[in-house]
Amino acid sequence: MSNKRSQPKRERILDVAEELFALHGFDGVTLRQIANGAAVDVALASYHFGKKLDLFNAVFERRADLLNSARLDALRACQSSAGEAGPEVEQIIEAFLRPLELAQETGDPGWQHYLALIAYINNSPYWGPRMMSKLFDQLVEEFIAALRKALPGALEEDLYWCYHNLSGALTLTLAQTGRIDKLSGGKCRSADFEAAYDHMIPFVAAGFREVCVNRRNATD
Amino acid sequence: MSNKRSQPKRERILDVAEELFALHGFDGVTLRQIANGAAVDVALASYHFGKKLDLFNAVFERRADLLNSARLDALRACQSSAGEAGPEVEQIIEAFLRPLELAQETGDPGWQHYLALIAYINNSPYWGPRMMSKLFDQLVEEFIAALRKALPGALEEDLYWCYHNLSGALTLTLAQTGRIDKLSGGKCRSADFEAAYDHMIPFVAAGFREVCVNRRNATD
DNA sequence: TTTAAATTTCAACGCTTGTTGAAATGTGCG
DNA sequence: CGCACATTTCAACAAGCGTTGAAATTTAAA
Repeated sequence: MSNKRSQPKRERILDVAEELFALHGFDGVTLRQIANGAAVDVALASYHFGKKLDLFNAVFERRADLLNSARLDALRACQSSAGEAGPEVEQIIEAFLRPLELAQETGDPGWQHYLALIAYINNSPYWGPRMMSKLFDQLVEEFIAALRKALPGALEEDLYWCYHNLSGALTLTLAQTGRIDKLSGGKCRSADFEAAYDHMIPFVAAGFREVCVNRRNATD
Repeated sequence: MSNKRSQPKRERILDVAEELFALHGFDGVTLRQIANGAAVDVALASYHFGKKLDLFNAVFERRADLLNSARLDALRACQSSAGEAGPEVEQIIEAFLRPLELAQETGDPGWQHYLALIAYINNSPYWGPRMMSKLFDQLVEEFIAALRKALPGALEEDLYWCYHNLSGALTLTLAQTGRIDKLSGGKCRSADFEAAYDHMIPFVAAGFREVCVNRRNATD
């Protein structure tokens, strides 16, 4: 089938494509730039993946299952350790975000490029509708179900808008634009995912509670 | 200098460029697509704006001052109506977000495309550092100063991470990807900025207070 | 109406794009 | 080795790209 020496070049194409697509988007990268970065002939990308769009999809598929499994495992784990009532909001958000640190943990810089690429498609009016549902809908619905249970009586509308706010904050974090580094004068660093999540978890949890619980009960 | 009949074609180029750049990004749009959409010859874009990148910049400059003025006026207004202690967090966030509804108010669909374009560059690792500071740094620092005053004792680090979360939630809203429409089964609509801000303001305000005040005082 | 300037179109340029078929090279098995 | 097959390179294609100089047209003032 596939021999051992051939894999490195195929993988290198995916690595470079991942990084360049994350930085410049689908149309901002040429197959020749990718081939050049991987020290490989242009035609090799077509041989392994077909059209440019197929290569784009292959980049996503390579890590999709691993990422979704890590996040789902984290959710299951906090559900198990919680009692009958289910986990608290903070624990659910934590399970949603912390596995994304595997980018740092594994030491594979490709993970960071991959997450930046997800940020790119999630924020794109063109790619978002075409790719996000297929990749993440199932996982997201599980997390929202857990949040629904942790916030009894919450309106569906409130629940989804809050998730939208969480998704936006996360997306900008994954995009790694370095804007917060400059704004804060170096006090915050875009690359420090741990610090980002340390602040995002209580921020988002408080937002969920305010919108889904406190504000609604106040008018009862 | 510039006559009256020439403006329509120049403006139409900007309108179409604004819409297509917001949807597909800088590299995903060709000058011929823009010219075609504006029912104009390709060379006319070069005549009016120069290089493709100059046209890109012209799209931003057209509405930048108007947008920044509207948001700054809103901040000044809530500062005036507040007392010596300054406005509350909610009022500041409100002043930051509500002027963005002028997209709907003016009935000009170009505003929505413009805001989607800002979302595109803010989330882009390539364009973000090149364009965001020039366009928004001054305004953002004013709002953060107001928030600093409304959250006495807040750590600078906390303040900027919270602003980062706000910026992310806003960016995904402006991007108009329609993802929340599908996820919520139609209960939430991306195009409904008013609903988005109605949920974002209490969400973000609660997040700021939790991270900058409650959590820090708990360990004192 | 004449005239000069601004606007718009036309036609083409040199270059890059994604893609492909055929040739060359490498690999593992008998 | 010799053979089959996977991999990689080479060379080239048609199409589309941004850009430009010159011609045609429209506009505004004299």
